[in-house]
Amino acid sequence: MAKQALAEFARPLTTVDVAIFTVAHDALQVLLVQRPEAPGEPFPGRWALPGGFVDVDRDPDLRSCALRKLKEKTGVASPYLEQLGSWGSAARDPRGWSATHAYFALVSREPLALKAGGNAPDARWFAVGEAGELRLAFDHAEILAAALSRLRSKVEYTSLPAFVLPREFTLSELQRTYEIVLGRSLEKSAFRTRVLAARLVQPIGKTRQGPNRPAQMYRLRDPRAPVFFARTFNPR
Amino acid sequence: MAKQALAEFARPLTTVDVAIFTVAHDALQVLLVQRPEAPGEPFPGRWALPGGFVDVDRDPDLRSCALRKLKEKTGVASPYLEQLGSWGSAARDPRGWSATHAYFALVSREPLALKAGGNAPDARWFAVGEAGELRLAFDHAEILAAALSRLRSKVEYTSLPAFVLPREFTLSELQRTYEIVLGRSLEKSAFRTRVLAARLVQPIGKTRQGPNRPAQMYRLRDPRAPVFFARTFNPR
DNA sequence: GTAATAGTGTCTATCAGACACTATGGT
DNA sequence: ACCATAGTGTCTGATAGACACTATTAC
Repeated sequence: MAKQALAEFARPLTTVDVAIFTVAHDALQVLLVQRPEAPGEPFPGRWALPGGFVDVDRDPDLRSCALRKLKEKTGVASPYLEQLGSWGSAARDPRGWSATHAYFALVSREPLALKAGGNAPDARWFAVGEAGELRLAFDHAEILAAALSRLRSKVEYTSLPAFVLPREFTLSELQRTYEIVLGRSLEKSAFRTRVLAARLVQPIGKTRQGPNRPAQMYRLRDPRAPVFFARTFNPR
Repeated sequence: MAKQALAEFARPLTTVDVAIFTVAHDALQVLLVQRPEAPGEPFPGRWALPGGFVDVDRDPDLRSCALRKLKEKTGVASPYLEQLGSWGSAARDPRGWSATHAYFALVSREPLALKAGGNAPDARWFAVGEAGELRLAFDHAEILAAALSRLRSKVEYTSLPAFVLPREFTLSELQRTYEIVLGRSLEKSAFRTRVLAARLVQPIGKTRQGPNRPAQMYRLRDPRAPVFFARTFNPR
């Protein structure tokens, strides 16, 4: 069969890694896991993006593999999940030539309080600032930087931040989320005009009660697909 | 779950494929190669994107592998080359679970006339319309569609079309290239204002002579990096 | 001169930013 | 009444599109 021709090629290791983001405590957070200390394991004890080998028996395709790893760590089944890119080289893993397929995911912090700690005691949320100082395993610092770069640039012209909010939210909460991810403040009036004109959200009947004027609550018009704006926010 | 020994994981096949585009004869063209007819080869005789197995002895990393394949087919050494994404599943290759790292490249048609045919007699340029009707090998139809989609959407807000032109060109030629890739016409005055305001190009002394008024010639200000515009062209 | 393409100017529409203003709840 | 946050209106500036206009070459 074709096996003979194939045998000429040594096969690289194949993994999937996921940069999982949420917004909590007024900061963009990324989920990291600690590498095992077992002998033979590379980067023992270091923090890394959640991920691991593709399991050719369990994973029908790459996206399923990423979803499986996401579910194992967070319990979230249907997040915003986007392919980020792939990193492959002879040098990135001491065990040999390896290629990883990197994804990035946005999850609402709401259902997370339950799982974090319980299911995966080696997993922890880090504010992205802290994570940047950790000397991550493999080339995960580079992958995380690429994920942050992709996220921050897409926030300028898409509805991505809406995916870290619970299903119902106010426009002020949405704006605050944009500001946290962008790292700069936005003008309220322009923000609302833009979001409403793009028909990104639709009002539901309810209002959020608080110590002051109640706010209209909204929901994404299409929770599956992000919206793209024709213009970016202007740089300050 | 406890960490598995490395040997327990069957390794997927690892390949790199490149969608190589240029503009010629008033059309966007993509380079395809014909699959070999040898026994045991999947999709014999079908057209496919140029690509193949990562060679862990020759390729230090994925990008180098893509550049090698590009060079083999076109002779071009320093094109615009961008990672497109990866496709991996149990089903896409009859030889087993496989993952491909897809790139897309933009090359100037100028140095190509030489190589096309000579170096790789199984390689041919197809207008993307024709290519769409070919029933390509593997999932290459899907990959090509993704490359086209990425290219067309980036053309709305980047300087990518400039990379299929020779080093010196006129603004009319640049505009015509945009129009071919976008599939719609653009307004001359707005186009020129936009391109010049973005400082994408710089005039060189020369003019292009012709049967009518000569045109100023330009060169990319930074031939390595694309320029991003803050706004897209408005939809027609 | 004419034909043909290069290149400019003027007007309008759209939308982000700035900023002041009004609205509505709790206390 | 006062505070805090929700939400609106009005003005300005940047830039894309439409379209007419001028400029410069070959013939």
